Amino acid sequence: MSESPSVDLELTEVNDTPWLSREQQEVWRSFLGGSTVLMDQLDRDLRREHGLSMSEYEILVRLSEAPARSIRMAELAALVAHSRSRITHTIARLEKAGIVGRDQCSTDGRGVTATLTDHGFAVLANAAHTHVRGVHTYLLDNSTPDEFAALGRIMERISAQLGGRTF
Amino acid sequence: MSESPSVDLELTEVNDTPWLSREQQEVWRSFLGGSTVLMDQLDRDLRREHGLSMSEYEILVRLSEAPARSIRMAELAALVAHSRSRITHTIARLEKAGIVGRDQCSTDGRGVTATLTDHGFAVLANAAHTHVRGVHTYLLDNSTPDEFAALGRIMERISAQLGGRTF
DNA sequence: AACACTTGATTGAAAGTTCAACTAATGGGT
DNA sequence: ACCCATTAGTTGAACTTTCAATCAAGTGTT
Repeated sequence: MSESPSVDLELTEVNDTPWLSREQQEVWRSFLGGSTVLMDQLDRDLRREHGLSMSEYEILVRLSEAPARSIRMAELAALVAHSRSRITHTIARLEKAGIVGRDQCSTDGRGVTATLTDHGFAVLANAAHTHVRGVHTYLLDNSTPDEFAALGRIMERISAQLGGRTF
Repeated sequence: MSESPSVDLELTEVNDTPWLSREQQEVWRSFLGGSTVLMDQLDRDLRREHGLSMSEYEILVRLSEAPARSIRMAELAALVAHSRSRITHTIARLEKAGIVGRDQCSTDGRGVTATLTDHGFAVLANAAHTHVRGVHTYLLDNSTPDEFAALGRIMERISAQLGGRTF
């Protein structure tokens, strides 16, 4: 080790790994930091004003859009990219809060559907204001239309590449 | 409620909240899904091959770049946007694994510095290959240079707007 | 010097997430 | 009809993160 207080891990080519250029690295770090603070801020706003986490909110949005406001557990898990176990626990909490209900699926004896209650819908309708305002002021107001569209294309491709994995 | 199976929460203007257009909503959902699967995949790769989480990895990178490979707890917390408490717990775990050391700060009796050990540096040097490969194949290969630059600008502005908040 | 006030960091409990093991129902294939 | 593999969902323990409380050391005021 001797006299290398900070080996330049990020700029050198080692083995067969193509490293990141300085510019690429800066963008990547901005993404890491920016998406973290963005999601944290949206989460905090939602919690403070409505007692909902960002992931709970996403679940409610999906339920609100589904026919009969109901979705089966596995499908819900896939939609929001959570594990089945996580969905089970989360829905259990939301059920205890009277925000969703649980029903046995009629066509599949194993299936369970989560349903948004009227109360849950009301909670969501309020929370949506906070959320959308946040998306505007934190993301949209920080993007030109072109940049925003580019963001969409990148993320679209990433989802297509990585989206359908199991846990 | 009567006959509204799925009120159009996302397209209508309610109260004084400017809603999202269909296109904006699609981009936002792509971002939500895309950044989730991206971070999950990078995290999974790192765990599988090196037993490190993405946030642990970020901490090690920061330490590796710092003079004497040491950073004080609060500064480290700010750099990676974690709470102090979280940093304390995480560093405790990494210390138990022999990856970082903890030292009393010489200039401030309250201060504690975390230091990357030689072993920790070796772990990081290996993990970096996995991480950088992931950033290439999941993000860079899914972006044109222009799109990637746009991503950087957006995230840069978001960090500037939200970056300096406390917990 | 004594006071309050702020800051740095830790602690332990509560809340949330992951992981592996498990139960139960379905869908073939024979 | 019977197996066997697969799929849906749950469970509980281990782990991680959050939250509020705490302690110790620095700063500033009078």
